[in-house]
Amino acid sequence: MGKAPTTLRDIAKALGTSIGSVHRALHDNPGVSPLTKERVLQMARTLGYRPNLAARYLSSKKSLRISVNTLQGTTSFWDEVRAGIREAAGSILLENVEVEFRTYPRLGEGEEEAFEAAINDKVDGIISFPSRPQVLRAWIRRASRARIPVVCVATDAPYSGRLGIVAIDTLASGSIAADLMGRFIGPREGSVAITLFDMAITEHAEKFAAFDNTLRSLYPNLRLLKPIEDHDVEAEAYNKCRKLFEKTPDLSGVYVSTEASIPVLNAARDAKLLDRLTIITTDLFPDLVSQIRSGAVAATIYQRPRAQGQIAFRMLHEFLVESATRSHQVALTPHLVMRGNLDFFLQRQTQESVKEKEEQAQEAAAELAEDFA
Amino acid sequence: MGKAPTTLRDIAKALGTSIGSVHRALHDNPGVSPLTKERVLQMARTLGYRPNLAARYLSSKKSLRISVNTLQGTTSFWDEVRAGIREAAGSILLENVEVEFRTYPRLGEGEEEAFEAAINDKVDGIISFPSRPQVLRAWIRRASRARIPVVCVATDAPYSGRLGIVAIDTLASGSIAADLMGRFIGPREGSVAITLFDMAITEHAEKFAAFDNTLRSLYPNLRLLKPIEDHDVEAEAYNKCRKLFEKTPDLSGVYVSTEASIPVLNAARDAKLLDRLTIITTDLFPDLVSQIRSGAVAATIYQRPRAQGQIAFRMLHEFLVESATRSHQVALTPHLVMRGNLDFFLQRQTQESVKEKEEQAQEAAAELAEDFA
DNA sequence: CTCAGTTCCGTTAACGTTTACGGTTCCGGC
DNA sequence: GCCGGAACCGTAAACGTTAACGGAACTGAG
Repeated sequence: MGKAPTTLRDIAKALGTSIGSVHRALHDNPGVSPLTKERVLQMARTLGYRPNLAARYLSSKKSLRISVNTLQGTTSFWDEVRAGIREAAGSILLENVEVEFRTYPRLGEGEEEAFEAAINDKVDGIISFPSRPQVLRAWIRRASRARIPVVCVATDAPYSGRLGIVAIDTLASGSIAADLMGRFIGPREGSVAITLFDMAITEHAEKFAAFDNTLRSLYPNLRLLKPIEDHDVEAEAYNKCRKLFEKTPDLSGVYVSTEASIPVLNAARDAKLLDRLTIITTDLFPDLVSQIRSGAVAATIYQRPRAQGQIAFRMLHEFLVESATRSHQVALTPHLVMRGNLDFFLQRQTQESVKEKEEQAQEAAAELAEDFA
Repeated sequence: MGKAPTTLRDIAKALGTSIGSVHRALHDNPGVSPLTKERVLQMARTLGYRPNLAARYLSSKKSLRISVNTLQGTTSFWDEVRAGIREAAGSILLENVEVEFRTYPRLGEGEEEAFEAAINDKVDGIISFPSRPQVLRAWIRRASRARIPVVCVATDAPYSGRLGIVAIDTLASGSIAADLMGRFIGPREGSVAITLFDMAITEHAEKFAAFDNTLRSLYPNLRLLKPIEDHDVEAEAYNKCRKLFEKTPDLSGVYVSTEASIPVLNAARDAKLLDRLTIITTDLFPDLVSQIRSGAVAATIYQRPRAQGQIAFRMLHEFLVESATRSHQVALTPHLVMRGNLDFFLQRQTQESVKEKEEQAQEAAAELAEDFA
């Protein structure tokens, strides 16, 4: 109950010094002797001083600018991530957060340029999808040196000095996919395939390992084949699948851990295997809907792009506003979409996009009014 | 870019009036003529005025007090909800939010007293689990009249004037359970049972309907039996199940939509049916872990108590701090826990409780230091 | 000793809102 | 015409922090 928070003035009074010195000491600004600085820090600690953010914000009204570097959304995944970021940014109470979107058209193309532009623009923070982690590592490091924190979404860039990472938990994804696969296929013998982007990406290697482990320990009747790497090229996915299907007569299931589910489905259809295969995919986009409804896709692992965006933004904002901070490693639980709950997800997506449009309309109206004034 | 937010002073200057009148007009406080009030409101709208919350907080340092009325946690569900609330409250930047917990020992026992106490205590908001919605409705109405917003968690209290509701989406729960049930059981004929608390609770009726619909449309080989109402009494659940098992030889699955999974499992074990039944349960608590690991429980629908707590708190806080507000109906996607991803959930729970303990220790240390000063 | 330069420190005006307190007016009633 | 009381309105002091300014004390060089 009775607790009046300590202020700068309290510390100053307790030490018989001035509020200015206390401020300088706490922010290690120049112009304060080592002795008083030490005493201030000590006293601040014993009094349990915590800065009043409202006052701070009111005084130096710095507006935060953050850059969002992501892939252009042909699929809806990155559109949703961006929507989540916008949403989270909009619900910031201590206003004045500007979000600048820098999107690049294709994987790895324009990625470095976007980063360079953001750094040169001296933004306060960056949210980035490092599609080529090893390439981007140097850039992230450079940003860190310029004291610009970087949060990665969806894919990690390890050993880069990034502030944090928000992604779907690979262990949870891989193992739930394996468990479902085993359950759906049943006790009969067979082999199972998995497609992924590239084993060089940590996340994909981890997903593969989790899938492998779970399948191995729970469903010894199933044999996991060597992974198919599709590098996000549709033709590659299709061709490799066709080849696989031909030489693997006992194939009973495929786990598509990339976004390339459509070419895999086409390959299965063309090989007349569709009704014999249990197919588990990743993400949820328009073309996939009918495939789920028809039963061609048994289940899909939804990676919650919107939640990833929201959390990434919150992480960055929290760090920027109070340097103290929570966990910088968020691993989200994936959602499972099947025929039964498909409508629920679709309905939720549309209702959210409607809400968003309303908000945008409202903002536009506000700006208009502002211009008018 | 170029946009200096409008302030009270701006409005006052534009109208040739004073900052005080503008303030009174915007808060419809007495002491302002209808004419100026109208003009102020109009001008505020055209200038796109949005109050600076930092300044507001700094000025009138009102500390919010909210009451959390929930069931005492023998199971971990409500403990987790409370943890989520604490967590969300701790991450409030504009500090000074006090959370008072009023827990009652059993369903419906002490529930009304807790509500009355909260109202008499003049808290600023209430988060409540209305275990008996029809009883609590009058109390919620009373709170609303006293301008105390109420957010319901887990169970709704319809037509009560509550501010909002956070719960697991019943449609998503019921239908994913049905879809999994159908998939797990396979194409063979059989019947399926469902246990629930009471058909009088909206959520449970809805879950039942969703389960029924999905099962009916996707798995016509399965027949859904009349629901078993257990009223959260273990003996009732056990006995009713035993009876059911005896007179239903073709039973192939049970969906336990309540927390009473253990008595159901015991009944199945005692009837020597455990390995013939596909059992899908709800929530995740210590006693259930071994049952999942052993395969007795095929899957459990996790209701994300922590997330429910967090969101409920955010909803209430957002309303209290800026009256404008987002959606007041949050329906969460349930998570699916199976053998494959069980470890992931367990690990996540323990790591979160560790984090929490660290935070508490830190707070305690801070308070100690304060006392010392 | 004086003067410039340095280092430390105290004071003060912002930031935008709330709130309390004094002023105006204007009214009807004596 | 004066007074009491509304009803309306302007002013100013808070809230805790930041940032800029100016002063004091001390240095060392001339």
